[in-house]
Amino acid sequence: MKNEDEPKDKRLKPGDAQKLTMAEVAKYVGVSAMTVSRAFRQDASVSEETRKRIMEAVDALGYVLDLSAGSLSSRRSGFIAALVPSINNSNFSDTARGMTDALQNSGLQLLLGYTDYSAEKEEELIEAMLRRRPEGIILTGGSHTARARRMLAKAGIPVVETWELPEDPINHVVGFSNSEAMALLVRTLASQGYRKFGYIGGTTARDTRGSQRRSGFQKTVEELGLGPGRMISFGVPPITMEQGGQAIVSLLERWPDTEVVLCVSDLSAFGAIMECTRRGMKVPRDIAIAGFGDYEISSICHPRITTINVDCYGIGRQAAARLLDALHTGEATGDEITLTGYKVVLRESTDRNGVPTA
Amino acid sequence: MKNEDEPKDKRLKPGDAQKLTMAEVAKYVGVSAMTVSRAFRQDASVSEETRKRIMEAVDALGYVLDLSAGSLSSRRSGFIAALVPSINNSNFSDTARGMTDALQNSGLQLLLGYTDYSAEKEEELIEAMLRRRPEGIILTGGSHTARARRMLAKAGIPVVETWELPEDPINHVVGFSNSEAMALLVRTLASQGYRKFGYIGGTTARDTRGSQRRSGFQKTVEELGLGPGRMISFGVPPITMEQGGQAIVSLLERWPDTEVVLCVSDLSAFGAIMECTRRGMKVPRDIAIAGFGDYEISSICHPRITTINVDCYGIGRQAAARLLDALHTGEATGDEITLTGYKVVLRESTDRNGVPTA
DNA sequence: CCTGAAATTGTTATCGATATCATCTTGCCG
DNA sequence: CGGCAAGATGATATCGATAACAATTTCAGG
Repeated sequence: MKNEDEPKDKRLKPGDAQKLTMAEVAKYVGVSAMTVSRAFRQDASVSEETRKRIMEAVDALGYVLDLSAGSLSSRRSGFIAALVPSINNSNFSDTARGMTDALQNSGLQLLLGYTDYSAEKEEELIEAMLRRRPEGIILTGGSHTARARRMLAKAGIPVVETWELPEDPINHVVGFSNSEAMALLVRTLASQGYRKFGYIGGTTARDTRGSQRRSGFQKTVEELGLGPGRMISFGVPPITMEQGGQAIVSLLERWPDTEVVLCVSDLSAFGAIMECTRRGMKVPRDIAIAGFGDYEISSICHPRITTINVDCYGIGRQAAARLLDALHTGEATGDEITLTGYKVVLRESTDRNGVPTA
Repeated sequence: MKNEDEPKDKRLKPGDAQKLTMAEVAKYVGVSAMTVSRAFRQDASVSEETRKRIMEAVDALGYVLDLSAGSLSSRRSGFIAALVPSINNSNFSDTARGMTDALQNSGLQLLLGYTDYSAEKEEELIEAMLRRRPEGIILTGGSHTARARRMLAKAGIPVVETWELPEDPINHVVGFSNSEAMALLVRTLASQGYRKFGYIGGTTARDTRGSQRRSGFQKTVEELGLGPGRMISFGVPPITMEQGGQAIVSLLERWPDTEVVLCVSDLSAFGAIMECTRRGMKVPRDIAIAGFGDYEISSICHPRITTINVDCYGIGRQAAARLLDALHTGEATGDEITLTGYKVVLRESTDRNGVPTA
């Protein structure tokens, strides 16, 4: 569908209107380019009258500031990078929202990337981001490739790691202990009389938060003298709802007398519950199931799912706030650790009195 | 926790290592900066030997390319912008994944922004993106503010609108008719004998895809002589699972004899089903419910949800492909419309024979 | 051994804004 | 009315890479 012979083509050629530069706006208004540049900034000293005239011209001509030129000259890119494992996960998108909100009036934009739970992909993304010279960077977790660490160190910008408490933090940390959180859930359920604990999670170590939850489970079950936990590993993290369903089948085949199953996330817990329901088992009457993360689904589905509520939004907001602190104080603040909250949310899926049947 | 008096502070000051420039790498290797620049690109003619030496130096020194300088000089920013309504929505994140995959070896990066279903926020984001001079832009839907349209026209870059078939397309379109898709679902269910149709959706016109689905429903119900549809509007789009639950309660209060309810999305359908279950109604025995979007949850939950499956991933992949076409052919291709597929997926939630009870 | 094309490398100007410093107004106070 | 600080504006150099063209080297073929 080419039509090179149609001259009145309304489509834009490269550089059709694009060419417009600050100098041209300046000429149009009758001031210097520098004054136009100043008019675009809050603090700069330009008389209100001049700024108004400039902005009218900008509007009339349809000029759009060119940040790639600006950031080269000012050595400020005006954005911070944030890497999350997945965009399609309400926990992380809440975190992203927290970051965006915290950056609201800072003049900084958030650039999101997703790593797919892969340290290699994270490394690639870190490099891609650093090439655009972010003023700071927020990562999820504390597990990075050696090269990624080297690049970050060289970059000379503040780094915030989130959602975990890394053993060897790069800089700032905003998070909580996934292992402790899971331990709390185990102890809470044990105190309600549950004794035979099962666990469902992904197979590999890709998802470090998942592994931490798993080890928190394992450790606590043993501490309480409830023997080794009944662990099922299924699928590559992050495990899906469907895999949660498959996992509980294997688990119950192997240990039919299991009383309660903890899942690495609410999504797998939901899959497990649905699969049980489909097979004629009642949750929690025949088996209790709990998740992690307090996703929307857990308070809606039937039965409602017991879980750990994490302050996802707060993690994002505080991570961004830490970064802003670091930038304002000339990046001389300490490498602090900000602990964020979590709490057990007990719901129907582990209710010892069962749930009113539908 | 300041410690300005601790000189051996390992933390980085601004410009600690950052300073490294291409010229320094060049000096280190004993070539010109231009040669270093060439070494970073695939096509450029640099002897293998020189490139190797340069890359070793880059590694040793920890140099990271500066794209903000590069793109100013080359007038190519190396990224395309994509705006989606929400990142926490598996439909759109599948679309984003499709885009990322399609851009794989193009040398272009994807920059995501989310508009929160708001045209004003979209306008802001478009401006923020254009300031960084993307080489193309992908939007969701065809509803934009006048200023957004003006800015896009001026920008002189290819634009792809997705997920709908706008009446007044800017440039390329990759999508399908939401209205037709919903109509198909209505006809399919009507052919199974359903007669009394209800509909649940959000209130305002913010979500244009939602409104299109609604009007497709309305039109078709009337065409089939099934009277005016029983419409419940509840909550600001995108409506949540919980709102789906609240909506079905109002709907059944008002029209207790409703046989089947179509929802603007699977999420509200799920909420509606759970609420019914909780109130002792069986789906589909007492009432049938269907959704839209074929989210993971719909094939997992109990009962499984009848829905419309949309080729989300394909929308993203093709949108990016269209953009690449336009860029390669010197943006002289026609403003084409690429239709993407959808299909009805019949599941338990509308099964006329009921569903095996748990 | 010479010639010309291809391959490799270097030089210089430039992209479009902003930092920095200089200049020019304005207005207030003694 | 002089003087000076604060405010507004302008001129110029510069950020760090790449485009464009020039220069040099390499090498095949006669």
